[in-house]
Amino acid sequence: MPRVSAIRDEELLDRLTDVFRRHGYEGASLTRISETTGLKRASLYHRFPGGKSEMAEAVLTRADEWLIANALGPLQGPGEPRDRIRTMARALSQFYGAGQHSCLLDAFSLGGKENELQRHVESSMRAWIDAIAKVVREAGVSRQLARRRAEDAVARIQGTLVVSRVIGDTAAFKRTLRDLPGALVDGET
Amino acid sequence: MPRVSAIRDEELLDRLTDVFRRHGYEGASLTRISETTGLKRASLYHRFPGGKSEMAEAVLTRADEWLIANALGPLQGPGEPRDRIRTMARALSQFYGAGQHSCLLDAFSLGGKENELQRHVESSMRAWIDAIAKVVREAGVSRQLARRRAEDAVARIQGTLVVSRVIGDTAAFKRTLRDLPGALVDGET
DNA sequence: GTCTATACACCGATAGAC
DNA sequence: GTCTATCGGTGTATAGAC
Repeated sequence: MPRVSAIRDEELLDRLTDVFRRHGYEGASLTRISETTGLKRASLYHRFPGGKSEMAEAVLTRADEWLIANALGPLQGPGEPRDRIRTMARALSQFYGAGQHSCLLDAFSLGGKENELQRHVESSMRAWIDAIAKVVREAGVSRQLARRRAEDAVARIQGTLVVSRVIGDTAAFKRTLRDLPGALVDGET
Repeated sequence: MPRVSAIRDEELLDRLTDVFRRHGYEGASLTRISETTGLKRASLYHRFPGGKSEMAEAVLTRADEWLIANALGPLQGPGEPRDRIRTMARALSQFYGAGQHSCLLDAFSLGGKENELQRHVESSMRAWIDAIAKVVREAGVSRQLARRRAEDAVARIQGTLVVSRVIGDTAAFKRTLRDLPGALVDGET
């Protein structure tokens, strides 16, 4: 049964995302990717002629799209700022497997400095921070303070994901998401 | 002038630390390490017969020792809890180059799961959290809450380091260190 | 203690059959 | 669209001269 896709695009990207999150860019060898996806090297190159870097770009782009649709979009939608933040928190919990997954922005940001992927990572994180800052401003917070709280919120999420990965306990991550609306709107921890 | 050390142990470990922080374990190739340290492969194996894994262990062990001497030790010393936390914050600022360096615990925690290095990383982070929780308890905070604040503090440091690396702005990291005494003792952000 | 030279596995990537 | 087979390059690691 060749001639047909052995694996659907969505499923393939899911597996790729998993490998990159677990091992980072350099640690995600084509051997590992091949084993995880069930596709041989040549088949991977058929889908991604640009090789590993194209796979990483595709994974990050899809993550961007998912987040915009499910987290950042609703953040700018109707409703109380606090409720919109709660919606984002729920989406983030799903996205990060309740704290069990690493963040691609962390995994991809080690190593290189001047390449395309790093720039993509930076722009994704900036978009994320900006989107949060915007809704915080709508809650009546000054531009400067909103920006600070947004940066801190993203940092806490990143940090609790690192802690979860290292000590194998997702409690801090869950706490952070639960407290997110209060921390952003009222400045409470 | 062979027969003598081309580079002192301390300097060598400094360079190794730098490479591992920048590139993570898998990204730190012997070629890069060789270029950074100025030692050829064979010379590196003379100093570290166990190869790259031994280099990583040595780097992490030395980081542990530095932190215990300069940050975690003073945390259990004399003085007001708040002042001791300030001392730790100063040491951490130095350790992380005011937010410009990545954390080894983050860099080493991607990839493997069941190996020696991962266990070392986990025990280092647990020791760090425990040391902070202890001083917070001394400030009159319940065991459970102290533990939570300690986890959150470490997470914020990790997270702001990630954010600093990605967007190239260390402001959030510096803010976190400045606010650390208040956050841990009073629960203020 | 450092070096050059080398071994061999694995890396990312490609050619061409089906 | 997937596969087997293979390429040149780089990876970690070692032998042996000085």
